Amino acid sequence: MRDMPELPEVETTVRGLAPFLEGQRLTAVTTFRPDLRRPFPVDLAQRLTGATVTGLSRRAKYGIVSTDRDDHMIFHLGMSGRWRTEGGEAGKHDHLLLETGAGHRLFLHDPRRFGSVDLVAGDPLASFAAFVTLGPEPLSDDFNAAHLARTFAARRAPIKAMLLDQTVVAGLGNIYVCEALNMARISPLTAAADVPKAKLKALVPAIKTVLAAAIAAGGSTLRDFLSPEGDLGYFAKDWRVYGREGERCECGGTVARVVQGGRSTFHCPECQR
DNA sequence: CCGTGGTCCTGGGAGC
DNA sequence: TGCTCCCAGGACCACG
Repeated sequence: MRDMPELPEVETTVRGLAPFLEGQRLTAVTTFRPDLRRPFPVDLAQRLTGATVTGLSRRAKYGIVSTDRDDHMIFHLGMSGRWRTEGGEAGKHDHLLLETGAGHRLFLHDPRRFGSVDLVAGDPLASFAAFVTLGPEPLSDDFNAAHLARTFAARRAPIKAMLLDQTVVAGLGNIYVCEALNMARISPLTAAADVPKAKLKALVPAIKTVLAAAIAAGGSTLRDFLSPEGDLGYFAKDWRVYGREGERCECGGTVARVVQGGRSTFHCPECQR
């Protein structure tokens, strides 16, 4: 089971790209097709070429490359996106190339093209529509049990669906929601409003723990993550429940798979109640 | 406003 | 071996 780019993978990607891009002048920017999930900005190459990268950052599952022209390129890796840093020529699934003054060639590689690339001028937190409604970063202090209790009040949707809602908390995807709910022993099927306060209090550190552990694991294998062959054996085999239907849960129960909103949910009916 | 379900896209695995 | 079928997923949109 290959890992999907959720918050930890994007964080790892941003950290891995930084040494290649920070302070570098973009000498050429090339797109190899008109779109990913949606069109590339028509003026992407024109606005980025000749600019110097001032910094990289992340918000939710988006990576942000900022330039000295106060332009901000915002990329989303979708489900199969990654950056290739080893250079060479563009392959079938390389859709965007950034060339730097130091001679690096960085390809955005995305076979399923579920990713996206946008470009905004000025503070992206204010000017990029998708950022305006985002909930708190899960690793920040703004993400806490009080926030969850407030947000979940009177909500009848299952807690699994609520945690995937980026306006509730920004950056969680299917894998880490399943993992965190298992760690906190909460059933993914329970209506959000019905989850007891004590469980919400356990859920917050569970989410922070699974994310931090994944970032730490990603950081330790950064070279692999960014490499072409990089099948990044990468914490992908250490899931507690994700992709483990029929296997044993830590508690001795058996991991089950159910479908919620058309997506697989892995959980342990024994300890997650 | 709320909750649900369809849509996009293609690689890869299962099954015949 | 080679074909077909179906699943994986985040963000967004349309519906009731």
